[in-house]
Amino acid sequence: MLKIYNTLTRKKELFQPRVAGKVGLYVCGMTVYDYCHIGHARVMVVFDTVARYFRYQGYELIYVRNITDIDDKIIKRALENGEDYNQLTERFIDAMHEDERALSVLPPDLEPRATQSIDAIIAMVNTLIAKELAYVGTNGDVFYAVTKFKDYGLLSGKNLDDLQAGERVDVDLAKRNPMDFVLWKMAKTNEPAWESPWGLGRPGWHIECSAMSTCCLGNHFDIHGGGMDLQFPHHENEIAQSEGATGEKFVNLWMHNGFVRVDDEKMSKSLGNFFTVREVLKQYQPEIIRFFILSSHYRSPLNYSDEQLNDASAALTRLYTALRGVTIVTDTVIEETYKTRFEQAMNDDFNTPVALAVLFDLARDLNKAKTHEPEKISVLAASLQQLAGLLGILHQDADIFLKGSKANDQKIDQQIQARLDAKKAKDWALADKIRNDLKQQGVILEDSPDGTTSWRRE
RNA sequence: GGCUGCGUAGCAAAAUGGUUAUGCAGUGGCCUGCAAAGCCAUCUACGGCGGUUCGAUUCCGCCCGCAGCCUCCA
Repeated sequence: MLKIYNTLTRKKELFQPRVAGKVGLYVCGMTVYDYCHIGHARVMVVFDTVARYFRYQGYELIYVRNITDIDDKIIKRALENGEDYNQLTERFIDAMHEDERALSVLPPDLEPRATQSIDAIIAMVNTLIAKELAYVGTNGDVFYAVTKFKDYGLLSGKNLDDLQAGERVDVDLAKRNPMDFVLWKMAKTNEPAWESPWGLGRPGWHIECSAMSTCCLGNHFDIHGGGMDLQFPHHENEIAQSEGATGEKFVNLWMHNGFVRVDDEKMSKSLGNFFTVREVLKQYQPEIIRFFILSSHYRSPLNYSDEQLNDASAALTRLYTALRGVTIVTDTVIEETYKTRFEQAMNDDFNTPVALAVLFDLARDLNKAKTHEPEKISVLAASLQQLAGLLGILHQDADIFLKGSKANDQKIDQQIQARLDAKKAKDWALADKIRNDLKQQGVILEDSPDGTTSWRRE
C-alpha cells in the first residue's frame, strides 16, 4: 500500500494509478547551460529512487524527464562564449548524462527536448488562443491570461489578489494582467527562432513542459515531479496551460523535493553557493553523494557540508564492511522480516532514512551471524545487497569501495605481508611501525581472526 | 505583507498519544600481542507558554526562531 504526499492536497494519499499496473511520471529536468550541481543531483537521485521502487512493485512505468535546451540563459551563455547555442547545450547534456551515470541514476525512458517539441508547443498555444485563454500582447509576444483560468493558484495555495503583482518585478506593459506569463516570445535579431503563426520566435519555459508531458504521457497522467521552487509559478502555469487546452484533468499527484542548502540557505546559481557534481566527485566517491541524498527524506531540506558527506562516507563504510569477504549469491530469496520493514518504509512516502535504518539493522545481524550463525550469512548478505540495490547503493564489490583508488595497491599488499611476517616473529615493534606508516598514508589495517589482514582507505 | 513548511539528544536524521529508531561521536565491557573492524551495554532529546487527555515530543491555540515561494531557479 504505497502512500505518497500530494502537494495538491497537502496530504499523504494512497497511490492509485489511473490504469491498473501502469504509472506515468513526468519530472522537470535541467536547463542545460551549465554543469549540474548537488541540487540537481538531488532531483535525479530522488526520482530515480521513486522510479526504481515503482518498477520493483511491479508497475509498468514510463518515466519522462525533459531537457530545456532553449531559454534566455542558454542564449546569453552561448553569446558570452561565442559559440552556437546548440553546441553549448550538447556539451552540457553530455555532462549531465555523465553525472547521472556516476550517481547510478538510471536514464529516464524518455528525455524530450524543447527544441524538438516546437510543433506540439505551437499547437497548444494555438488551442489556448482559440479558447481565448491566451492573447497576442502589444509587443507581439503571446501571453496566457491567468484570470481566465478559474483554478489558477490551486497548487501553490496562492490567489491572484495576494500575489501583489509588480512588487518585485517591473510590470510589463505588453501584458493585460501583470501575472500573465509568456507562451511564445518574439525573437530578437540573431536569436535562435522558429516559424510560428505569430512570427519568428521561441517558446516560453512553462509551455514546453505542458507540451512535452502531454505528448509523452497523454493529457492526463499520474505523477508530476520537480523541485519545490517549481511549484509556483512553473507548475501552476503548466496546470493552467494543459487543463485550459485539453479541458481534462492534467495530473493526479504532484511530488516536490526539498532543496539542498548551504549554511541554511538554498543552494542556487544566483546565490553562487553551489557545488557541481563533478567538483564534489573529485573528493568523494559517487555512491557517497547518493547515500547523502537518500539519508534525509526527499521533502526535507538537506544541508550540504563536508561533515555531512564524511558522515555519509562512514555510514556506507559500515555497510560495505559488513559485506566484505562474503560471497553473494544474487538470486537468493530476501529475508522476509527485513523485506517487509524495508517496504513499509518505502511505502510511506518513500521514507529512505527509515529504509536505510533497516539496512543498518540488517548489517548488524549479518555481522553477528559471521561469528555465531554462519549458515545465515549468505541470505542476510544477499538481502542487504538486494534491498540496498533498490536505493541504488551497495552495487559494487565491497573491497573496491573500501579501498577506493587503485593507487599503490601492490605496495600496500607487500607491507601487509611484511607485517604478517613480523607478527609471526612476535616483532610487535616492527609490526606496529608498518601499521602506523600505512595509517600515515590513509590506509587502515584490520586483522581478521583467521590470521589474514584486510585494509581500507580512510 | 500574503502563502507553504520546519524547529528532535554533541552532529545528522526518522517514527510515534503511553514501549529500542538509525548512522557518526562519547563512556564501560568482550574480542585483539596492541589496535582497527565487529559484538554487548550505556549517557546525552523532543524551541517557549497554555489547552485537550488518565497520559503529549506526538493533537489544538498562541508566541519565538529558521527556511522557501510570491522574478529565473531542481
